[in-house]
Amino acid sequence: MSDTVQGILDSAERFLRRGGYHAFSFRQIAEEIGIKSASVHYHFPTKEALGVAATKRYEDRFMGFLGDPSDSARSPQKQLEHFQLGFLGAFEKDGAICLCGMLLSEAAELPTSVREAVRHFVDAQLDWLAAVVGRAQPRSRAVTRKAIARTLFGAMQGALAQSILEQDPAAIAEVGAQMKKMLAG
Amino acid sequence: MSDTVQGILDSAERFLRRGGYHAFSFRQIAEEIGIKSASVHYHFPTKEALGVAATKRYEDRFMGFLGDPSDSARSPQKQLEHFQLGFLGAFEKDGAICLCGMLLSEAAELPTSVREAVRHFVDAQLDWLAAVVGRAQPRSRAVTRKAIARTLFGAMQGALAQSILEQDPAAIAEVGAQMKKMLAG
DNA sequence: GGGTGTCTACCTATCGATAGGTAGGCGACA
DNA sequence: TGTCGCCTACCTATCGATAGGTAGACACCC
Repeated sequence: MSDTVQGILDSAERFLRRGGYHAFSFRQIAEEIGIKSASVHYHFPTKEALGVAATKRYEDRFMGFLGDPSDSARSPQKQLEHFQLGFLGAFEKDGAICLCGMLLSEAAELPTSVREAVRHFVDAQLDWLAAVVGRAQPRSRAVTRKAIARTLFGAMQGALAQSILEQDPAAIAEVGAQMKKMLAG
Repeated sequence: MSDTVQGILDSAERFLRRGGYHAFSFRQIAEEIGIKSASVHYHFPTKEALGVAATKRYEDRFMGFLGDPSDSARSPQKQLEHFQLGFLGAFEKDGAICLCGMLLSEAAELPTSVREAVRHFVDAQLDWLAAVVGRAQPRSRAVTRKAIARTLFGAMQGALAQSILEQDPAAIAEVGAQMKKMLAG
């Protein structure tokens, strides 16, 4: 992948995470990386294609960061701390919410292929969380694990959004502590 | 408040809740209610003003629906069920997420006055939830109540968004059950 | 009661800016 | 000699916003 393509995706990701799908344009991206908007179209024919590519790359990176939920070298509690750390990093490093949370909100007005990419991302995150819950509560039923995973997912996405709004990472830590209690059951 | 103004606010609210602030336009609203976009500007001089008005009206209605969190006629558990019912109604009646959750995601790219309205709405919801938590866990500290309130808030906003994405209200009920456990402490 | 002025709630027409997208050319490199 | 990567130049559609005008209701004074 060329530097230009990487730059386009980096820029698109920033805009997507700040204002969502309807708040970014080819011209803004082009300006930011010093090329013309027609050249962005050369690499990504449509906005929809760029949206899908940015979402997939973000998912790959984020799920790669999370790692294997069944890794026996890390306790479920450590896994959840690691999850929380990812969101803390989003606040401190990028000052923006998670791309998954942003596009999930907008899902109803997203082009079909982008919405499908978001659905895939949400499912991946829920599966990861459910696996961690399964390790912490081995006697729980699958439906309960999924319910807890949904709760943890929303709680942390919401905490990041609150932190951004308040310009203060406190919400992430506070909610993180509550999530730990949930994991314990 | 005239029928036209109500119609504009109704329409704006629908668009805001489906696609966010950057996905609605004066022309779309005007078309929907059968007037011209210039006439929408007559009632709301700027998009920012319309955004603030729609947010405030939604907050008034939603907080009015929630009612007094300290009402001794309803147990904290009932209060939380009522909270959940509001989100279930959003799914079933409107098929859209909560305006508060949508604009919270977009907060970084919102005009200042709209962002302030969103902040006010989030605070009101957190205060309401913290009051309910305080009744269920009277020995808890204020900071813990707020932490639980933040978690409940994000969990339910996230559950509604997941329900919309999956076109299935199951997530709301599942997360609602987990929230009840949290309230019990 | 008739005329005058003012207000409301809309209209048509237009502004400059920006959106996503396309056609075709130009230079570098294989 | 192609192909790749980017350019200029342009398209149509739409954005938020404004100017200027109009029909009708209402209040006031002579």
